[in-house]
Amino acid sequence: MSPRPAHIVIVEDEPVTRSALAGYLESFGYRVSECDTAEKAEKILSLGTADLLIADINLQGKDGLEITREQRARSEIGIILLSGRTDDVDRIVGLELGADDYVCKPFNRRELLARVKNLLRRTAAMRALTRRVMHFNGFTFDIGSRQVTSADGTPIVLTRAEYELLRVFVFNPGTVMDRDRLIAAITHRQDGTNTRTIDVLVQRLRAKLGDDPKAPRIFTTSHGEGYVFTAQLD
Amino acid sequence: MSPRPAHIVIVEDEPVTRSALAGYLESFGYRVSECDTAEKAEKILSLGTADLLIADINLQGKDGLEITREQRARSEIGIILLSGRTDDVDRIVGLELGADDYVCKPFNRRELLARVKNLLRRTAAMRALTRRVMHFNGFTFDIGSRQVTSADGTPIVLTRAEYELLRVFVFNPGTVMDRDRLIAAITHRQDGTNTRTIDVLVQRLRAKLGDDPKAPRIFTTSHGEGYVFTAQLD
DNA sequence: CATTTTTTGTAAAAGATTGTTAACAGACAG
DNA sequence: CTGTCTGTTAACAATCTTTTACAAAAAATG
Repeated sequence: MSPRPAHIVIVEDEPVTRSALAGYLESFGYRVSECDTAEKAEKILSLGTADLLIADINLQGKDGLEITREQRARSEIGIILLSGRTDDVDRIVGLELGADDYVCKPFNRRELLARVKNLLRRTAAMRALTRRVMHFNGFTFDIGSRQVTSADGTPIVLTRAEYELLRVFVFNPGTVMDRDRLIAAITHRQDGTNTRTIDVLVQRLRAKLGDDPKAPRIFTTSHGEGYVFTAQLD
Repeated sequence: MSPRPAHIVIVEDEPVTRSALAGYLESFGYRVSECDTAEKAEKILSLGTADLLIADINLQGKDGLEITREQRARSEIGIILLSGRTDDVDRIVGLELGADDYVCKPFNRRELLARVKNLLRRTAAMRALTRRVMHFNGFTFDIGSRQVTSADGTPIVLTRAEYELLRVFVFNPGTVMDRDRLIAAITHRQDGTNTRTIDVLVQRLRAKLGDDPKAPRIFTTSHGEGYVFTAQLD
């Protein structure tokens, strides 16, 4: 009755703390992604598969509070902040930005696990109910219900692979996505799938959305690199 | 915020702390019930109207931890524990019993407010999923009495397996459910039942609910993975 | 600039998965 | 005991994913 293992992203620049925490959570069956910078974390979060983010508040460059603000603006992912200091101001700001929890280092890992469990229980329901609708070039894409509607209201039926591909593109506008990454995002097989599958799927999406590869408006080919989603998102 | 104000129950035997907190939360538009014992709190909680419980961990008689255990067993209400001591053991036990948060006294009320807000946001979605009667795409599904009614009031009769399957789907909206998981949820046999049974049952549910597999709105096939409940729940 | 090489677009076929119907065995009620 | 209903399996048609092949386009080379 319970869904697949939850995906937890950890952003922490201190390697020891990070890998210890990751290993601990993995031993409880969670799927964990480790990052040392906000930028790397955002790359993973942009795929939209993560359920929970554990972020150090003190990072080089973009810090945990900034990540919190940005993520909360566009998703309902659970957020737990880690901090070296017991600073009231930091804590309150973090919580008011929408972080669900704030844990001070050194933290008890059993406590953190309990918080992770409780928060995942809460966000599971929300993830399922919140409905995210994106608009681009006149099309409406309801990510939860997997439905695409064209400008005149005509429903466009996508297959599973087409849906997954469009989903990844929509979450990564303006970014060149290489075929290996796209393959990883859409296939459910473990054996290596031919990268040309992507070309075929892009072609089918182009056909269904009326995009011409010679004058692309939605899916632009980046010769030798991959494809870019160049539609006008709003 | 929400149409009606959220209902918060406070259990705290120290009158000053209690009324200060209650007043503060009321000033932000919440409906607050004050209690000084677990018994009085339970009387209010049993009405099922409360959204959030703030409980002192040290109470005369039944304490905050016991209340947590009992409430968590029968509801998905949000729980924040208050404690006078910074005791690791108390905190971990509280969180593992299912409390969503643990705040030490003296607490900053602005921080507590942020936690209250965040938690209410999380529990709102969950309450929707724990209702006895669910509505989707015009259908009414009474989980207790196993009855489904279509938009025009026509009753739809489901067999046992169909009911069990629909129940699993409704509780896991937007999640791809593989056939093994679905089989486990509906069959009571030990031996491996053919997973194709799921396909037949999904097809029968589709027929009864008027869903077209070529343009699915309720049960969407995820090729190679399973099925997803993509109806619009409300 | 012409030619070669690499990469991409497209179509079609192969392989795998799902939709649908029908049939059967066991449970259940009368 | 009989007939109906339900869960399950099996078979075949339909659809989807992936591979393959070749034409077209882009980049690299001389």
